[in-house]
Amino acid sequence: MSDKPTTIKEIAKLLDISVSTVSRALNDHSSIGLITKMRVKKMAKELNYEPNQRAIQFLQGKSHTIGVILPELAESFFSAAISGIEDIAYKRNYTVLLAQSHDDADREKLLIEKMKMQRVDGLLISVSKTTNTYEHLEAFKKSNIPIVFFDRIPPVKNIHFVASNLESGTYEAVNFLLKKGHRTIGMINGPTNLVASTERKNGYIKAMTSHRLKFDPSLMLNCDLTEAGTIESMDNFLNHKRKPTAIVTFNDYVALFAIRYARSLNIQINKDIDFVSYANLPLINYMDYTPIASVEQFPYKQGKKAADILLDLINKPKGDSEAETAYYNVVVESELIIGKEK
Amino acid sequence: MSDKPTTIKEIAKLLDISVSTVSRALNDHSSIGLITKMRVKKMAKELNYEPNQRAIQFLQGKSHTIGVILPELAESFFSAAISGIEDIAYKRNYTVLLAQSHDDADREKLLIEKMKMQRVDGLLISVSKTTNTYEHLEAFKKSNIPIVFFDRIPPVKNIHFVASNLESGTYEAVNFLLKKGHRTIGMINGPTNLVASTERKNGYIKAMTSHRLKFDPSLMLNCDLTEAGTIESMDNFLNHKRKPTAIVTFNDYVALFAIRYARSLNIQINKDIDFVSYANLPLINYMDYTPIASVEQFPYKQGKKAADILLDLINKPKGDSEAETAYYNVVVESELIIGKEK
DNA sequence: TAAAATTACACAAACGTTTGCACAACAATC
DNA sequence: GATTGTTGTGCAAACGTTTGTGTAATTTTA
Repeated sequence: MSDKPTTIKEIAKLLDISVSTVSRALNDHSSIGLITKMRVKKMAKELNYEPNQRAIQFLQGKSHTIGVILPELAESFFSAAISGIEDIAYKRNYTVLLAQSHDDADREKLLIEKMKMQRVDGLLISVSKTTNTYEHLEAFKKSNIPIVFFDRIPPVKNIHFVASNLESGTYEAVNFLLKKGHRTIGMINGPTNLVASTERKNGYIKAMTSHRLKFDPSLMLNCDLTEAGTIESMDNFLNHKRKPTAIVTFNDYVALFAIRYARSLNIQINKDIDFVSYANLPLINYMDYTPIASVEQFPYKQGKKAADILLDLINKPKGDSEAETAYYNVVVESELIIGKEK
Repeated sequence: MSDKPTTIKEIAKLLDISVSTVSRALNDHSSIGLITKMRVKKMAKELNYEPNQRAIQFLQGKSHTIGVILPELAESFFSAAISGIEDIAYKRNYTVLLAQSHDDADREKLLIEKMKMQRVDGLLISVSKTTNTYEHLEAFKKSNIPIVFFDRIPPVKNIHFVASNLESGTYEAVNFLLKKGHRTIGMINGPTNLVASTERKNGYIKAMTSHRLKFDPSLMLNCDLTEAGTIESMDNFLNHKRKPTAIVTFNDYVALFAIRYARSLNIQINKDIDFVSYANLPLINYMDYTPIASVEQFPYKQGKKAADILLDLINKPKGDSEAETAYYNVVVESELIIGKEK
């Protein structure tokens, strides 16, 4: 008896009325008599009736589901983001279909196909690092399923996206250091091919020039973000003719490598050299030697925003030619968080 | 033209054959002639035909989807777990429907309802901290949808679950300290109402008695896991008549609070006092003053295991009365990871 | 050469639900 | 007392796909 779920048909048969009446009764349709409604609802409760969403979704051609493809769920940036995405989806009564690409372009391509076959109502994606062709994304757009890009934005025209602006965060960070009196500020930046590196660089330069200081390229090093690379950069700075009194690092890992190495050389952290980093990891707030400030990217907030946009796109009245040609390009400003000094 | 997805019907009409022939041709059914197959496949490719999975799932009464309900996606333990779950689901060609309860029993209940209505083929859940009634879980079992519990196991009979055994990990940890020569080992444990606290306690006692040492209850403190609580525990230990030479802490946060406090008192970490903790957070490997060893719970591995079990349950041949009454109670052994000394 | 077997396709039902339309019964209006 | 309006219900189609069964046309077998 607890085998197959109850259907509307069974209720109809038991009450000797038609399925359409049952359906309307359950949906409180105005054309159904009060007595019938009561009878139907009572029977439905007795049989533990639960509408088969798959059937409804199929019938209506809407899955009420959004697909989410992220590179790596275990990465704290993305796990915070998916948390925000799920919260919005839940609130707006949508369901989340989740998958990870592991930064593998082929797997990503497959997942996108799969999402299309699953008939998701919309797609939210942070593209993999290795993705370098974009036809499948273009093809997806033709399917008329809205797609919102998130954090990692492909170089494609006419797309919706949400990303953080690291330029402003970096600007603030460097500005903060300048106000503290620093004049020689080093930056351990990422590889030149990352957009993120360029944004940081621009923020740095902007802050310097706004203080009428000229940009010294030898104080901005491109690092491969490994521990060895970080140590190399640090050595470079420490032997520099203009030894930096403050250093901005690409991310928390680099900051940790740099700080650890500096401490091994008996350099006083945030005394001999001030450190500023980007807040990628939650634990940094708990550690002994941390940067004096960090740039927060609000992944949770970004996730929420991206999901909200996607759901707006899904539910926008169509034929709205104005909205049809407009693209959401939302930039979530990053923000400098100044840690409590210890 | 790029509006609605292509259907099998359109292909049939265009080629002037029946839908059943098209369906069978696409599925390489033996009763379809080679020429027809070719014609159908060519046309399908031209029209970018993609089977409507929702329709198929509905027809077959299988969603090929598993529901996953976790307390908090942003928590690293769970985000590592969901990563493992998704990897297995992907490999076995299932889809993951994700939701988080935020440790809210009511939301959890709603989500379970929703998953049932979505007709997931199976459910994987780590119950919320606030869940204290279990009728909805019992009710779910009656729906004949397999359910596997994960990490946080409700006190219900006859269920499948995967959890880590912290007893063995703690045993190893204490054993490790004993072998290093420690005889006075303190433990900052969690609140007594947590199963996790009991497991740790048992492991501790087991290790002590196996070395013919008697258990001194005053060396095991129950802490509320806050920084203040940790400091209180530390004060207790430092003023103890038997001052511990080694301390095991409930989790990484407690370890960090304890280590930070100890350092503020000029205690040499892992020299005056050895610390051992549990590996909840990825960053711990990067820090300067970390425990000399930690107990790893392998959340990624646990997630994989749980998903594998769930999919086995879903796909097990039914009528198998033997398998029907057997319950998976899988314990993933935790393991002591000894850090590189610095 | 007639019967049997094979090949290649079409027809129609089914899955669970919603919804436009038809229609009966009854009440209200003129 | 015929007409219109209202209320409550049933019929049937539709969504896209799979699959059991029926059946021509063709080939093989005896």
